[in-house]
Amino acid sequence: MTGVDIAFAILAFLAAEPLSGYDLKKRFVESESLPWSGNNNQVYRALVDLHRAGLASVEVQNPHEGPSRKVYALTEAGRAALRARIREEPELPSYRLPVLVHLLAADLLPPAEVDAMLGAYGESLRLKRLALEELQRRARPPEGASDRRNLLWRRIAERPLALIAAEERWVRELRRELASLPGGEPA
Amino acid sequence: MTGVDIAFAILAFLAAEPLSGYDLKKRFVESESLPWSGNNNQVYRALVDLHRAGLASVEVQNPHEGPSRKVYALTEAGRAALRARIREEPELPSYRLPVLVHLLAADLLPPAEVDAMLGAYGESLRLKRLALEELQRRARPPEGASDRRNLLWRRIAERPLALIAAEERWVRELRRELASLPGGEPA
DNA sequence: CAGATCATGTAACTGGTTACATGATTCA
DNA sequence: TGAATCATGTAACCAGTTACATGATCTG
Repeated sequence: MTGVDIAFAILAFLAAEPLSGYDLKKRFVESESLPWSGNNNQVYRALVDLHRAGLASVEVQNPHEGPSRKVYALTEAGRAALRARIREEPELPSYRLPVLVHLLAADLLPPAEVDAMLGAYGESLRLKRLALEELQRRARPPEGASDRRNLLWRRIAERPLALIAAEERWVRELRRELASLPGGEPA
Repeated sequence: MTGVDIAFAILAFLAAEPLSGYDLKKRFVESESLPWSGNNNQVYRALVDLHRAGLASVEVQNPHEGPSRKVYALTEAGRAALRARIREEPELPSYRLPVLVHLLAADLLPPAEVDAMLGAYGESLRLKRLALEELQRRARPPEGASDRRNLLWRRIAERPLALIAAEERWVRELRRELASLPGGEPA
């Protein structure tokens, strides 16, 4: 249980409330902050493993009618494992910035084309940010939570947003600098 | 050739000068901006593939004495492929922030322990930033390059540094906020 | 002569992705 | 009745990691 594995994240979600694989999957899909796509393979396998390890209990709901839901909850062992894990020092962040690879040899292209590429990139960032802002606006914090918990959830949700906004600013600045170079293009 | 593959990055490096697998590996290891560790398996396999695809040529140096060096250079086809690739819109960035997973259920721990975890994290960030700054200080831009190229390389190198510095500020701010909460710990 | 660095490669594994497969329920 | 959503799972694949394996050269 080293590295940032999805099991850790699942334990953290289960600490708030019992959830099914499907619920968890949605949480991963909808969250930008967490580095997992929420694909079935991963989530369902992790839940089976967590159960086998005694960190989560299962209760099957509606076994006769409707799609059966397997609702997982933290066991005491699970809660203890989670606490220990949180206490550990987090790994350092890593940033995957494909745009930097494009810039690596960008002087092979005429300035106008580089500017167009960056322009498209900036626009995509903007759209993504807007979508994220919308998503965050309609997501309400878990009810009945403490101030501390609310603060934490807010900060978690807004973190990727801040990073995308920073990336947008960086792109704007870079385009401006490139344009101001002798031979930098106006339009 | 979709997604951010290492082959793209290798082509970009080869655009500047012919390089061996060993040279390329070093570039990946030393660069924080690029999301590859530079492990042998990847680099050497990618070079073989690039060669097979006709995008890079090989010249074996010192075939009789000393360790043999296979120096790869861009072919015209390689240069064209690279240009096309750069023109494409870059993928959006993705951020891997393990600390957020720790915060997800951080209210399971007493405030002092959360603060200690964040403190250790902040310190690691600081050390990493210092190491990076040092690395950047001793790295000089490729000689004889254009203003445009120099600007680009500078911006690429300083990008991860800026992100780490931002993460440090974020941690400081979060700790301050948590401490100011009723029950937030002083020491 | 020992240890770092140069240099190339392979093997085994892990984590993550997409796509496939199935089937019930709800709602327009 | 047909599409969207709820719900669980599997198969095939890909990218990336660590560790293994080998051997020469350079430096203290």
